[in-house]
Amino acid sequence: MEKIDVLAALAALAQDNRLDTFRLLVRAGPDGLPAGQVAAALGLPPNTLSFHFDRLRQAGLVTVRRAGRSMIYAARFDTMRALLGYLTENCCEGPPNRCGPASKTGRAVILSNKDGVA
Amino acid sequence: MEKIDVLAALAALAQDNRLDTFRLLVRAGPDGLPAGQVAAALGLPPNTLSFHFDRLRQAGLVTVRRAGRSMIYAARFDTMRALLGYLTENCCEGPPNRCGPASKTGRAVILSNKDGVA
DNA sequence: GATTTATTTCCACGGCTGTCGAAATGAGCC
DNA sequence: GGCTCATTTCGACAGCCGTGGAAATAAATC
Repeated sequence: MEKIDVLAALAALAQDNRLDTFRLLVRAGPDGLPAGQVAAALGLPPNTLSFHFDRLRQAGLVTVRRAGRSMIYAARFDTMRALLGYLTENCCEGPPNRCGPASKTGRAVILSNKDGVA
Repeated sequence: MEKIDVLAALAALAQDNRLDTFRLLVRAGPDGLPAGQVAAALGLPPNTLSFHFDRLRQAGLVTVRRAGRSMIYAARFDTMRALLGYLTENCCEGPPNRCGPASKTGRAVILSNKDGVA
């Protein structure tokens, strides 16, 4: 994943309504949700939501498909995975790995290698 | 980690110069680097860099300490870890876990539980 | 074709962001 | 105290962001 894509994804997620939207789509799974259902769940006017969907889509974080008159948005897990990979490799590794077992949320991360750290 | 803190951290990292700055500090390790050295490495005017350091600090991503007339900035790995934890738990889990083994960067993530997903 | 429903596009507006020159602060050195 | 170096604060500016009203598009239904 290129740095510019990482910046796009981070910027897309760094906004209250968009983070909520994305989380909702993640929980909805790969089948996604129609725009109107997301609008209802989050209480956003449809045009505002459309604007945010567009940002998420340009950042590669969601896909759209049409179903009748509804637009179905779904999270792109591959992009999210790539983002986490980049952050883990580039922002969590000092000389030794500083993001191994830690904190309190039942979580463990094992990682290795890193390639083109400019 | 609260959502508001996640948003702050994401916004802090979603900027070219700040992402570069943070990555540099990560590679420098826990001892950090003096501001001037970062400015030289990235070719940024000192006041501009100071502005970005402030954002990173407010987001809890770096610490500062004074050493003589230099200010030493260092990455906060704990915050970065918490951020990755949140993203993994909240943005990568559909009904089943969708961010397990995948992609091409030698990486593996094992995780469980999640708490207050509103 | 006309109507209804779902969503997007267009436009405008206030507010925040990133940048940088210039001045101020803080610390060491003579 | 006076001087120098490292960094921050102040002030200004163009530009992007998030929001929502109003109109346009797209598809189903009659």
